[in-house]
Amino acid sequence: MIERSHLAVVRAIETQGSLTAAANELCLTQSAISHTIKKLEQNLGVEIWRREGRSMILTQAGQYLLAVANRVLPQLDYAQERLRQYAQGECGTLRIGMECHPCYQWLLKLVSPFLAAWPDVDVDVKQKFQFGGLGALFGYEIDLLVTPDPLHKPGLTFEPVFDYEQVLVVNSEHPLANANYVEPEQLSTEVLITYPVSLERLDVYNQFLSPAGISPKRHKPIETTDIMFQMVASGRGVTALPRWLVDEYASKLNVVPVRLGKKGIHKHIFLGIREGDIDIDYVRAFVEMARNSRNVGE
Amino acid sequence: MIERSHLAVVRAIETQGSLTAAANELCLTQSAISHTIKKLEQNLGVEIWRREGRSMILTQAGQYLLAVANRVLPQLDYAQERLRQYAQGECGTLRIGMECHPCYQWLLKLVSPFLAAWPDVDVDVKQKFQFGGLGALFGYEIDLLVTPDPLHKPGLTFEPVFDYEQVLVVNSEHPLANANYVEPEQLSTEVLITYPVSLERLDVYNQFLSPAGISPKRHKPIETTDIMFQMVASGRGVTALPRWLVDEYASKLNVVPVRLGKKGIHKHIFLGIREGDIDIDYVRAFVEMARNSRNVGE
DNA sequence: GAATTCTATTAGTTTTATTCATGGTGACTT
DNA sequence: AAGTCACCATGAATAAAACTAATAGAATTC
Repeated sequence: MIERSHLAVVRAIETQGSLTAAANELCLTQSAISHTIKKLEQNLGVEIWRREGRSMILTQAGQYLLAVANRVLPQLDYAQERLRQYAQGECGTLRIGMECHPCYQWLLKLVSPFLAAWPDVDVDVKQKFQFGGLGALFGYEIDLLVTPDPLHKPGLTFEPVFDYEQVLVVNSEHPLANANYVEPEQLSTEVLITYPVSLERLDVYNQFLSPAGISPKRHKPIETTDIMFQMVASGRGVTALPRWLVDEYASKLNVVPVRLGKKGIHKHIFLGIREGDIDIDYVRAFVEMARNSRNVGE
Repeated sequence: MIERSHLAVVRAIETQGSLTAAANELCLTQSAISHTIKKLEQNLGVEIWRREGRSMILTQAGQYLLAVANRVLPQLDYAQERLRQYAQGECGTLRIGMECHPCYQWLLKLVSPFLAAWPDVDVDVKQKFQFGGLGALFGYEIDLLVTPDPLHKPGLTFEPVFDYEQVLVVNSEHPLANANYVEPEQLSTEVLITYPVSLERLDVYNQFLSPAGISPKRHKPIETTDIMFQMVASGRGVTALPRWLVDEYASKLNVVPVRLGKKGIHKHIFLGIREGDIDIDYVRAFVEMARNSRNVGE
């Protein structure tokens, strides 16, 4: 078997020019090197060096082996460096799961400074999970979960990262546009646009419509936030989204936010991670950055 | 340090699916593998596998290490196979040095059957040597020397491989074209084309012109045999080359051979090798093939 | 030709790798 | 729910290897 040490010895002897010097480079004795190469030649059954006087000269086979060493050793060195980086949490892929559709916009703002700060860490965002967000976190499908539902289970920790108010979004010419707040009944004649997820995961239902026993005139699922805003702006319906998101779009489109109920719907977004991962530098850094972005929310 | 064995273990665990099976593949006990990987993870400071139930699942770092293994191990395996072939004399590079320019044509005829018979042996032909052909042979720059000058020295053996007559080559309309032989004086009015080497290495000088104290009208060095023939055919001069070579070109070009002197110049070509190399199968095979090609010469 | 600077070798030591025996754990069976 | 199976982890013991120290021999230098 050709071992890494053999390659290192071949290279060292060639660059240093002698067994003794090579031994010194490798922090071994001359004797050790001598034994090693003798055994290597015996195992391979081929002479690697010709002993010429008191110097070692590579044979053809030896020159080939040197070429292998010069090719392979850097690969192993690099691999080791990469793994060291993994160990230090300097490199890897942070897989982020999203259980909160509109948070995507918020996440994007976080990702670019993160990528800049951690050039060797990749970011991957997933939105669909076979066994729910928590299952994905437990099953190592993702490393980080963005969710409004912090289900505290052993092995997981949740960190509040930002709060926002979920508001109704209506066209600026809409009758409700100037209302201080909207009551559930007022939506019974509206087309309600939402993300295509089950109703119980939609706050506008579980915290507003459902308790009052009200349904909208029609329910229209739309995939993307941009299109939802376009639909609202063109008077095709109303939707419920974070206030800060509406504020951003308000400058470009005819949309206005209206409070849902007298007190409004207030949401808290959490970042969930596995407890073991808190030691990984870039994970902690991401959570830190997320926590510092709280002000974006309110 | 990442050792070959570590890479082998990573790969085996992944392909076999379990420590036990991997241990079996590597002819070790499960315990050995367990200890090995534990030490590996400790040394690297990073988890390579997550222990999930009773199976081992690669972490991100582990997946990277697997990729390294799949890339590096084949390189080592191949290197080992190559060296095994070196050991058996099945593979290598036969580096042939030429001290006889026109012999190149003869060599080419020999090389193709040799390459066919020894598919793992490469052939390299060198024509320039820092310390002469013998120096190159001694200094392991080449493994085989094609030369007309067999300087018998200890450690080298020379084998006569073919004989030929060096003849003058003239255009078929040339006044000498029909002569039985040519005298040195008759070249004093000719343009003599030769390979670009020192005069003492040219037979037409050291065995024909120089002894008679004659110089040609002009001396024109040309690198390649083909062009030399073209020049002669177009009446730009005469040259001296092996008779068998002239015979070959005679069918395509207007060139004819004329004996140099009454008795002609007879050459003997030898193959020189280091005595130690006679045991290498493919070297012996090459010498054998060369010896059997004698008939080409006369 | 003495001093120096190499490599090779032998014997002894230390370190490392491997095994054996055993315990623990999750997964499947009945 | 208990039993069985298949798997991994561990500690102590053992086998194997890598390494060192000491030394001899050979080539080179002065």
